[in-house]
Amino acid sequence: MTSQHLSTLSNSPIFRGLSTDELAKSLQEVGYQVKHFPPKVIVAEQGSACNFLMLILSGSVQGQMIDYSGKLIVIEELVAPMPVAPAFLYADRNEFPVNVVATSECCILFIAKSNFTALLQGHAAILQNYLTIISNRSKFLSNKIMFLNFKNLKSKIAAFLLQKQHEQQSLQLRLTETQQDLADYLGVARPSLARVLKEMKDEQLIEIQGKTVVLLNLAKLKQEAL
Amino acid sequence: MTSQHLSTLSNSPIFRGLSTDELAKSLQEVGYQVKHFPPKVIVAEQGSACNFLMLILSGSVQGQMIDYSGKLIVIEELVAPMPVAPAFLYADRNEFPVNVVATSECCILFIAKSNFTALLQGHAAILQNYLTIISNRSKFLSNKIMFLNFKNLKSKIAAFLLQKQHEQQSLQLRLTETQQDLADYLGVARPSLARVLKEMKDEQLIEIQGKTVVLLNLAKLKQEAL
DNA sequence: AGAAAAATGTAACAATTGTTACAAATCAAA
DNA sequence: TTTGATTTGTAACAATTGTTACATTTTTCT
Repeated sequence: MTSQHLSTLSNSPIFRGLSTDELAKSLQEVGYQVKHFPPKVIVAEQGSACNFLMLILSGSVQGQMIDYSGKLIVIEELVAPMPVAPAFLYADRNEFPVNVVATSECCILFIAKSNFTALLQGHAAILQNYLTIISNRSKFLSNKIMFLNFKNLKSKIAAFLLQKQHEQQSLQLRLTETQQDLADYLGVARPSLARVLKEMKDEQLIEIQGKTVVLLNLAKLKQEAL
Repeated sequence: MTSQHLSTLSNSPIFRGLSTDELAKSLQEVGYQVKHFPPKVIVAEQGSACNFLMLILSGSVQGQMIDYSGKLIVIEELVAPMPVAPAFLYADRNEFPVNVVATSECCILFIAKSNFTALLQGHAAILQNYLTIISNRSKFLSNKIMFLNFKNLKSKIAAFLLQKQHEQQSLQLRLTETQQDLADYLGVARPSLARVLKEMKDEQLIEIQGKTVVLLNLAKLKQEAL
């Protein structure tokens, strides 16, 4: 393991708070492998058992899904120092949900599941970090599902804006995502999102100026977000 | 802690594989509290910090959400010996996403987060169990989102059936859920589900007899599940 | 600043899904 | 087995969202 890789690893959310020395020592104790992949190579196959924690040391990989008709769907792009599918390592049927494919020259650290379990037991900080990572993901997902369950697009948007308002503590919201991103997140087509945003503007619920949204009528917005 | 409660606990997924003796000893070491709630009392308030692992020893609780218009939404019903919101204990903003309300006379075990972390470190089996629980939940949620992202109801149904087929390894599927349950899971109205099921029947994709579904044309089904 | 690319606004029409209502079938308990 | 409750099938119509296409605006890069 190069010192470059070590410093990358210490920036990984899993090892946050550990010095590179502690990290190197822990990794030595527990055992690991570093593998190298050229671009376009399959790192892990959809459906195969997921018995290693995989951490990207350099380069990037993609989660790809080939649907039944053969069309390629990119689920997510992962770059160093992110862990690959940490929420699947300990699941009951721990198969990879996607093909993991190298999108550039990359190095990946493999730690066997049982060894990683030992690492978690020996290091409170790593345990906390790992639990936090998969818990956050779970929270993100259930949040997303909450949005998807709203009955129509206006409610989804209202709920989304109210959540932003809660986070930013202001009636004047600065959005970071494009309409396309937001449409994807809410599970609708982009023109549909634009149309309903316009409706809400016409109803004086909100005001839009570029990426700034001003909430004009909180009470009505809350009514919408049933 | 009564022996009744201990035996309930040993059936909890968190403590699976531990004898009641080991369990009692571990709990003594780590410290806990048992609290008793009459029906309709709020056990934990939406938005309040979630710093305890809560395990239902007897009775039942509901996750309830009060939306902005004041309407009550029941998210889930939990009975002994289930843990309450295990995926939120370690999340960064670890607030309860819902009101937890006693639906019957109930006893709940509280273990402080830091003490529970110690328990996880000391007991490999409990650690494994806990990781598996929250990982499974994560997997369940991302699976659900996958379905919700299909572009129309026919694709969702096709994907659902193909998943069942993969699980049951048979073209003749035995469904356990009612149409209403399935409609909720897929995020559509029940008559819409029935309508599309009929369409698929008319197209000779499937055959339905009560709760049994026979897949007549796997290739076409896979085509649908884009 | 100017050009190219990306993002947004909007419209017409198609497709899908929701709503409501009621009948028929199935299931569960007495 | 019969009754009552739940689940399922179906239809008409309303509402919502998707699709496509193009103009316009904003951003990004040189």
